[in-house]
Amino acid sequence: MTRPTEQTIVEAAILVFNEDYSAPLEKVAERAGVTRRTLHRYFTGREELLVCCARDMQRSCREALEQALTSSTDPVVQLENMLYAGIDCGAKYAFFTKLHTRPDHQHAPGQAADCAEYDDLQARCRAVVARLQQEGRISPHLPTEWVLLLLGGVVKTTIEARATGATEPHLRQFAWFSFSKGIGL
Amino acid sequence: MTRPTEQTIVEAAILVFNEDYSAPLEKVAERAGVTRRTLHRYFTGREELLVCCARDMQRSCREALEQALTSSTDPVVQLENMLYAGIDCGAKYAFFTKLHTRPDHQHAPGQAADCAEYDDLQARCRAVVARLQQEGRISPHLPTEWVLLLLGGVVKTTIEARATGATEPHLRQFAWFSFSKGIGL
DNA sequence: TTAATCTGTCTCATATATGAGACATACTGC
DNA sequence: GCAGTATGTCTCATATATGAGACAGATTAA
Repeated sequence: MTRPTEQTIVEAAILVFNEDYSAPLEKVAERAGVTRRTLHRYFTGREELLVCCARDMQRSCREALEQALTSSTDPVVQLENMLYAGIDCGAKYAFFTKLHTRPDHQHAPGQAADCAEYDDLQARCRAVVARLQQEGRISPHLPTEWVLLLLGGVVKTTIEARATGATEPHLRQFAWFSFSKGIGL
Repeated sequence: MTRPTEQTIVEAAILVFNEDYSAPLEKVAERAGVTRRTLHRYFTGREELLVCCARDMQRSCREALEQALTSSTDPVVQLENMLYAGIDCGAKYAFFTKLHTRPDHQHAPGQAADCAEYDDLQARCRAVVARLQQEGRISPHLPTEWVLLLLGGVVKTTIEARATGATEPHLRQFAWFSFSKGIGL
């Protein structure tokens, strides 16, 4: 076992819960190559596991996005790297955004800070897009919100394509081509 | 009650299961404005309900796509209407494709015909894209598969945008703009 | 009105998911 | 080898989800 079991379980949980939010913990254990009993040694129950997943996703996504945002002062480069960051985070990115846009998503006392950080990241991404619009480098007809949603959509599409077994190196190029053209860049 | 209860339940189930595949039937009943006991009067259990959902989605998506494909002989018009068909079907489209691309999706004896029809629809959509590529009207660098996946991704993005409360008439324009540009049209 | 149907509430039985104790085995570093 | 940790199997208790019967009130059609 190269990675500690705890981390293996969290990553399996992210993959499983992203596909099926109410899936039994048995499936998570199965995917992690672990008994459910072992899973319970590390996590009291579903709730705690979900909190750990959220933390893990948050950390991964934050680091990746942070790097993308500081990679350059050119918003086009920033945007391209934001896309790649999402693709690299894979299911973590997809599930992370899903969690924070759930209709029943409420800010629990302990996680208010996490949500604030999510909102902050979201705002910084929006700023990149807004700047591109102000500079007239992307289509002025599209709302900022649409551009951000499309970014997420292309990321998810890329993840989906990767799952169906597509050639990895080209996928990023397809993704950036479709996204950049799709926002009129 | 304008619609029969059975149909109300099926549509609620599609909305709920699309978001959370293993959600308890209680949630479906709740969303349908019905007691779980009432739900059980119409459907023996989860399995039967899912079969009915599949049938309903299949019918809706088939009709919508059929109309899009026969709307014109120009593949560009066909493609645009395919996009709108997906958007109009909403969650039905999203869940329908999700069901048929699940890793554990097996062709049960009674549903082999349904899957065949799905594959047929898929093939006809692919043919439209392939024709556009042969005629050199869209980017030759993108695989047919990517174009189809992107179509689905833009549909889902549009559904998501609609859910967050965006101006409906413009959404279709954004969707078609981003998709058509995104495939180099 | 009467009969038939639809719908909801109560209740219970069963199935499945979840949580945990006890203990054996395997592997680790010392 | 030995102690400590990680992991697995067995077992059981509890919680939740599911399925169904009995029956009452509402609605509808004749």
